[in-house]
Order: sequence, then structure tokens, then C-alpha cells
Amino acid sequence: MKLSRAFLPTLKETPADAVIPSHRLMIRAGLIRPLAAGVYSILPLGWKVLKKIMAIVREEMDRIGGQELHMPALNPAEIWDETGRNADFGDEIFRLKDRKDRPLVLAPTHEEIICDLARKFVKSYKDLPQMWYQIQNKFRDEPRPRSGVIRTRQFFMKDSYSLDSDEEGLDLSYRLHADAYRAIFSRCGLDFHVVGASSGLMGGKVSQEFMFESEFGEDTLAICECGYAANLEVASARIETAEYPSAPLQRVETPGKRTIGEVAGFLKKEPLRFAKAVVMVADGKTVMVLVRGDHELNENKLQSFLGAAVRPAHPEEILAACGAEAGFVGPVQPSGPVRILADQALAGQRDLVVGANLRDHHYTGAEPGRDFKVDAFGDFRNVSPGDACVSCGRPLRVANAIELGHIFKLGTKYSSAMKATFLDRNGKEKPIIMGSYGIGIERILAAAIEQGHDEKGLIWNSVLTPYHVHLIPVKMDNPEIVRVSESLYGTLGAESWECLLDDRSASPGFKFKDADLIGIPLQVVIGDRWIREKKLELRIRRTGETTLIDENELSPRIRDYFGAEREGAC
RNA sequence: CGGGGCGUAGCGCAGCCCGGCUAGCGCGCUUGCUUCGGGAGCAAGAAGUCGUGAGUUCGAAUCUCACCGCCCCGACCA
Repeated sequence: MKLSRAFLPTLKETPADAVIPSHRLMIRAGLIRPLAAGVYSILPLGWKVLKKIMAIVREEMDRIGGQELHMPALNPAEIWDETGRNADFGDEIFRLKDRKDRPLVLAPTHEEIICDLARKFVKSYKDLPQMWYQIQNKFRDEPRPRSGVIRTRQFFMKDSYSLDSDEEGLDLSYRLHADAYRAIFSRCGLDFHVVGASSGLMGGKVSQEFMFESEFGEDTLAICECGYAANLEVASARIETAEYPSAPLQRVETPGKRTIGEVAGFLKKEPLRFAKAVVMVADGKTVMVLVRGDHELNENKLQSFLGAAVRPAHPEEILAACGAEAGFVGPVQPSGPVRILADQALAGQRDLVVGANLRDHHYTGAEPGRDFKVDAFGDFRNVSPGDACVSCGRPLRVANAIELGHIFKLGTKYSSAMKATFLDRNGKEKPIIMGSYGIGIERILAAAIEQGHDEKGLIWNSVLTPYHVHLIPVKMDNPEIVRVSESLYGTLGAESWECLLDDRSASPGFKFKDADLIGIPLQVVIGDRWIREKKLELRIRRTGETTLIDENELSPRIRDYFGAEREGAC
């Protein structure tokens, strides 16, 4: 592509509303332009990279036996009512009506459509297993789109679905996907973690996320050097408890001291000697959850334990259940009926500080079992940095991350609801066992940029780079330089290297800055050195290293840089 | 949805508090000349519903109200 003719609008200045590096650089380097909140046009340079990503995804999906299909984004709402997800998605689903006033939705995912296809075409165990996938636009009316292309309202997803007749089949389909995903993200040159995750709205028991670490991530991971990694939603750590002697239960005055920090300072006791009471409501019932004073309640774990959505209790509910306001509530003789759960770190603990269910008072010396009843112990807390890894005991690191992909063992949630069944060997009708697997295509692009840039601009890796070589003739008024650069452009193109030729009559500095911003791995400068000594300057974008080479050395150098796997193509 | 910020030329911004004459600056764009190794210089030019609507006023980019849009933090999130 010749830059004089290219639709490649680069920006010297950073747009005011772009915050994270990938977003800023995608706009500055002309990959994307915003149309509305969370909606982007993908310009030629960005589209070129996305197509390379999609090609890798297709190769790896085909390799594990996936069959590509394409389902409609425009769906009748009724099909979403069959599983109840039209309601479950709430405002996140885009709804519209056709001319006959029939309700339609823009699909946020495709389990329902898969089930519809499956119930029409899968009749027998002999038709299974199946693995169907697509790369398609998804629509989600996110409450808050953000971070450029990372959370948008319209985005490309590779979504695939496995249909199996038994659990062993599902295990295999799931494992194949896990392997394919590792291959995809590795081939795209990304550093990533595979973590145990929560299934959330999707249902099902087992799920794993593929995450890349980023300070701008919306998720938090617990990571150990031994290889253990989990989303904080489900991460656990070893329980380390010290033994303390019993002490008598004593009510003490703590005027105006509500938070653990305040009471700890006032009573001169460490926060870990506290049992913090958090009052939640699940299914209309009040639940008190105790966690150690230095720990945090993990609502996701509580939710999984209770099998119901939970929310923090309102002040009047707290008062009704405990007889005191937040800050002074505790497990010792609450005034109302409350189920009491406690984090396992509190099991067997003695001499704890708890709220007294009386304004401005706490108890010291409290002991579960002796002074208050715990209905159940469980893992209800967030892992914190430095906690001991469950598998090796070394300290865990906690880091933010962005989700690239998520794989789920769904089971029969959707197939049962939609009567997607088959006849097994015994002629018995059974629901198809499903898995569902997603990759955010644009997020791979964003991750590649988050992991490949410097203060000057993008630095593409050799796989995703939109072009291999950026030819920079300096002095376009010199016919010799123009002739040589055109000739190189022609020969490299014939060798099937993708080349950018900056044939604009701009100043050298301008071209160099633009080339660094666009970030093609190899830059070739044709200028003074050519005039004086017939040498090309080959510059590696990542390192800035420049070498003078003869014209006939260029192709071999390019081949070396991009590796032997390209040789067949040359 | 709660909190905060912003909306003036393609981009980045000033002007607004304290109303007033022709709405300004840098970049970019057009034309010409000169330049040409890290976002060149000079000269001449084109380009604006000051987000929208209503109100106050002799007069509104500026004050008031409503609405719309965009960004950030939080909530939420496959």
C-alpha cells in the first residue's frame, strides 16, 4: 500500500477522551474511529489486523473439528423467552420491533439459536458430537462502554458451541477448546493466564477464563508462580490461623466507633482479631456473614453457596434483624431471626471482637460455638495479596486483568428449556449436553497493543502486524530514490511481503514519526546512504537498531526476521 | 443507575466566572515559493448551526432552565 493513496489517518495529538494506551494508539495510528459510545468503525489498518486474528482463530477452531456457520444477529424475541433470558439480560439486550410490531432482539450471544438448530436437526446420539462456531457481531447495551475497543456495545465474538450425548463427550469438547484457545492466544503473541472462573449468568458448573494482565483490567486475578491462577470471584487461599487463648465475653463501650479500623484503634486490637459482620439479603431472607476483620466478603462465593442472588441489606433491614445499626451488629444474640454464616478463617478462633447489637458497644472475647452459633462455615472471603497459595503455599500475587476468552461447561440448562433432545442408544429421549466458548476478537487486538507499544507508538509482533515492511524514501524529489523505492516495493510485493511505501512528499522527520507510530516491525530508509554508497538502512522498530545493508540483502533479512515459516510463501 | 467532568473549525484547546464591536490560538487542509535525516519556513487562503431547544436581556459562546451527546470513577457485566 502506498501511503499517498492510503486511508490511514494518523493523529499527532492524542484525542482527549482516550485514556488507555491501546485506545489512544488505535485512534492515533488510524485503526479505529468512534461513531457513538461503545461503537467503532474499524478502518483499513485495524481491519487488516482483525482479519489476521480471525484467520488464526478459524485455523485453530477448524483443527479441533469446529464447523463454521453464521447465525443471524436479528432474532425474534420469543426464542429468548423460551429460556427466560430475554428477561434475565434486562436492559443489556437491544430490543426493537418490526413493521408488524413484532418484538425482535439483537443477539448478545447465541445459545438459543444453537438450541433451535439442534432441536431441528439433531435426532439421535449418532448425530453427536457436533461443534459449531461463528465469528459474528454481538450486540450488548452495556451500562458503561469503556476503554476503547475493550468494552463496546457491538463487537466481534468467536462463539462456539459443543453438543454432546454424555459428560465424557463434553469433557473432551471442553478440553479441545481449552487447547485451541491456548494455541490461538499463543500464536497471537500474547502473554495470558488461564484461570478458574465463575459461570455467572451463563449457568453451568465449570468455567475458565483466558485473561491478560493489565492495570486497566476490570477483573482481578490471584496468581501464583506455581501456576495456580484464579479469578478473585472464585480464588481461594490456605487458611492460616494462629491460636489464641479463650477470654471471657465482655461488653465494652465503643462510642461512635463503627469501622474495623476505628474500633481496632480504640481497643488497641489488631483487625485480624475481629469478626466483621456483613448483613446481606438473599431470596428475601436476611443472612449475616462473618469474615475476619482484615478480610473482605466475596459476594460471588456467598451467592454460589446460597444458590441465590444476594444484595447488601438496607439499613432498616439490618436494624430489624439485629437490633442495631451497621457498625455495631454482631452474631451474639441478634434481635431477629438471622442465618449466620462464617468464613472458615474464623473456625476455632477465640477471643474475637464482635459488634454487640447495641449502639456504641462491642464484645471482646467472643468465641464461636460458646457465645454464638454459626449455621455454616465456608469460604466466603476474597483472597488478598500475600495469602498462601492453596496448591503450593507460596504468597499469591493479585493483579488486574482483561478477559480475552471464556469457556463454559453448560450442561443441559438451555437444551432442556428448549427441548433440544436426542434419542440415546436405548431409545430414551435426553437433553443434549452443551458447552459454550467465546473469544472477544477486538480484545485480542487491544491486548496485542497493550503488550506491544512504547511512547512513540505501536510495535506490532511479527504475526499480527498489518504489514511486514515500511519503506521510507527520504527526499521524494530525487528521481533515483523514487526509482529504487518503487522497485523495492515491487520486488518485495512479488515475494508476497506486505509493504507500506511512504511515497508522500513529506519531510524525513514527519515520515519517521509516522512510521514509529504505525509500528511496522521493519523500516527501510532509502536516503543519503543510498545516494552516497548504495546502502539501505534497515531499522528494527522494537529495538531501534539500524544496520546498513546492500539491496540484495534485504529479502534474506526480512525472511530471517519473520522466521522460516514464511519461506513457503515467498 | 449514583458521583464527577466535558461539548467552541477535521484534531487539540482558549474565550464563559464579570453578557457588548469582526469568535480566537496551535496542528491539519488549499495555493505558491523555499526547504528536505526525527512531526520544516514564509506568504496568501478555505473552513464555525459556539451540542439542541426554550427563557432572561437592547444585546447571549458567555446568565437561567430543560434536553441530547461524550468521557472518567463507582454500581453492573458472559
